[in-house]
Amino acid sequence: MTEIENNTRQRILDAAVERFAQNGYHNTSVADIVADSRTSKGAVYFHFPSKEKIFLGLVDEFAGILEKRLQTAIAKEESGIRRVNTALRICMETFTSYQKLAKIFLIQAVGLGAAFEEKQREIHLRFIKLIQQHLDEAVQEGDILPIDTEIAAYAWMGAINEVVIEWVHTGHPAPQRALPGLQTVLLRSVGITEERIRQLENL
Amino acid sequence: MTEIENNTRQRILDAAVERFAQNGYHNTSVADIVADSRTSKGAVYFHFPSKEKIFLGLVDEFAGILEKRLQTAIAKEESGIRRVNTALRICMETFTSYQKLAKIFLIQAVGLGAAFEEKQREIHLRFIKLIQQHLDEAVQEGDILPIDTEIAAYAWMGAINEVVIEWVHTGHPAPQRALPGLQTVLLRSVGITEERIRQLENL
DNA sequence: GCGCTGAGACCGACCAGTCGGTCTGTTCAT
DNA sequence: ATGAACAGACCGACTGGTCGGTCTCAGCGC
Repeated sequence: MTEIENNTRQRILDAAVERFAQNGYHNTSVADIVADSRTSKGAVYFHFPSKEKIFLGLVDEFAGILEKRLQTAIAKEESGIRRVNTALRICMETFTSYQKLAKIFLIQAVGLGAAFEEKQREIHLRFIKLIQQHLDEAVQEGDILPIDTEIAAYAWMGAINEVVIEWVHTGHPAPQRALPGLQTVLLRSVGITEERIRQLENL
Repeated sequence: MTEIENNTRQRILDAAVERFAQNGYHNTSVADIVADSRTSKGAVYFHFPSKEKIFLGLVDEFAGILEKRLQTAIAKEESGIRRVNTALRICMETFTSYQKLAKIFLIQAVGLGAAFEEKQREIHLRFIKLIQQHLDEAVQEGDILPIDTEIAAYAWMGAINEVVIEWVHTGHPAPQRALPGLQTVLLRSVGITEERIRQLENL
């Protein structure tokens, strides 16, 4: 991110993001990326070792961005419950800001076979553990009911994914509308009282 | 369905389910299916028009099974809230019974490019609308709080998916444990009172 | 001239789908 | 009953095309 960054490399990446997001991994050929970036195969293979690495690089880039944003924002909050709420908000904001990367991360990186699958699960699990950790804190602080936080974390992750995926696909529902809805639903799901939900919603 | 069904066709389908579930669409060649089914390319193309049709056929088959089971079970329940709860249970049971097909449906059918994408979304939406419809009924019957049922339906669908996907991948958490956890979380998420959740859990 | 960047022709592997042919089982005229 | 005629399931070598990746060479700044 980024000095002026010699622009061949960046053009290649831009074209790759566009194509991968639009058509997926297997339906994007290196030739497509070359055409869109007005470069050449030589340039592509000079800057990157393989098509696969370009793709995984983008996935990692997005995961990194999201994780960093989450950690920064969470660190500023004091109670478990607020952290959890913040994490939700940051997720939505980040998915919105990086729509194309989000689509690659959430959709195009799925179902690519055993090789990719493991990495994909690993990243996914990192986020789930993060959610679970803060849910556990909130339980200990007595802010939410004692629950199976592992299942709850999965449910949260899945719920967020699904809403974002629908939005990425169709542009509907807009995140500004989805966020309050999701907030209500997810905060309720862990047994937070109605008053507190309303407090949190006004942040 | 139907008669004893000459077993070449069935062997091909069995092999296809196995391979597609394991390695995904693009990493499964027709030659792989041939090898596993101890048939021949000729046989495959005698029984099916294309690799794509085999895959989509499996996706449709699973969607059909799930939809049928849901409709049958839901029809027997009387209140919206019980219908919603039943739908959740049936989903988990069906995913469990048809683990391989479920993996194809939930994972391998994602990110296959524009051609597949539309169909995939359409099926997904059918289920989401079904959830939403019964949530709406429950709202009208006063069983659950008035909420954004569309968002809630997405959240439910995503939550269920995520838990099942994790289970399909790693075998953990077992559905017997996941179901009560999910039940609690999801029923809470739409504002059902604690007593009623406990009633529903004992069915 | 030398090293870095980029161009694009080319290579080899792979793969979905085809097609001529075989093989098994059934029908029916004798 | 038998064997000729046929049907349709099945076989697998082959084709046409695609695509990731390599290689050679050209431009250019130093």
